[in-house]
Amino acid sequence: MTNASAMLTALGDPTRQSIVDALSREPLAVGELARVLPISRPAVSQHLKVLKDVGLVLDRQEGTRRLYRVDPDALAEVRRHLDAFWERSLAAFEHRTRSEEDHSDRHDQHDPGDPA
Amino acid sequence: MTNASAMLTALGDPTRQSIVDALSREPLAVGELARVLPISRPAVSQHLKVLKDVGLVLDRQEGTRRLYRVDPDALAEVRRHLDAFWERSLAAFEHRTRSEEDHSDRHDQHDPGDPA
DNA sequence: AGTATCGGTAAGTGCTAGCTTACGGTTCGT
DNA sequence: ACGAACCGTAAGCTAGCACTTACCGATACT
Repeated sequence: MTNASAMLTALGDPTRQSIVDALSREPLAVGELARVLPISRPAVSQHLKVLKDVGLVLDRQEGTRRLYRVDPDALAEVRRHLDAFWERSLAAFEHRTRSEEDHSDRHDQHDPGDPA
Repeated sequence: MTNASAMLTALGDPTRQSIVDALSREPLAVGELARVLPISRPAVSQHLKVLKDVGLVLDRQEGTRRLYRVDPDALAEVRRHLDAFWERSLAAFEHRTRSEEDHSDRHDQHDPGDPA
C-alpha cells in the first residue's frame, strides 16, 4: 500500500475529513478542534494521530498547546494519486469510444500497438 | 455531507481503491474483478454497490454480464474537493509565513482586517 | 512549590463495515 | 425446455473502528 492510498484511507472517515477541513483554514490546537467537533478531546487526539501517522498533518508544540496544521504537500500527493485514476479512466473511455467505430469481435483492446 | 465527501468516504476502503484502480484501466465484469481480488464475488458486488451509490462507477448490462466502469466526472469532483483543501491549506500557510515578519503578541490572527 | 491548563494514552464498550455461504432471478446456448 | 453462467441480495458472523471515561505527564503562571 503506497503512502497516497494510506492517506486516502485515512481520509475515509467523515470526522477526519472535518478535521482536515478545519485545519486547512488555520492551524488549531486539540482542544479548539474538540470544541468545534461533536466528539470528545481524546477522540480528536486519536484522529490526529491517524492523520499524523500517514503524514497528512504536522504538529508543533506551542507552549502548553500543540498546534496541528495540514501539510499541503501531502494533500498534493493524494491529489496526484486521484489524478492517475482520473486520467486512466478518461483514457480508457476515449479509447473505447474511438474503437467503437471499427468495433470488431476481437476484445484484445489492451495495448493495440499503434498499427500505423 | 456533500457528494464529494461521500465519494471520498467510499474511497476509504483499500479494497474499493483496488476496484477503482482496476476499473480505471478498463471496464470489467463482476466475476472478472472477483478473480483478480482476494475476496468472493458477492463481496465485490457489495463494494460495487457502494461505489455506484455515490456515483463513482457506472454499470451497463452486457448480455448476461454486467460491465462496471469508472465515471471520470465523479473522480474529477473528488479531485476538486481535495483541491479546495489543498488551496486553503496553502493559503493559510503563506498567510502565516507573511505575518511572521510583524508578529506581535496579539493572537487574533483570524481576519486581521487589513489595517492599511 | 502549588495549581491549572493542555494533551497523549490506556482500558473498555457498542456498533457497523466487510466478509462468507446460501439462495433466487435473469440471460444465453443447445 | 433444460442446463449453464452470471450476478444481486439475504442472513449471519467477526474483527476492528470510533467513541467514552479515567489517568498521567508536561508546561506555564503566581
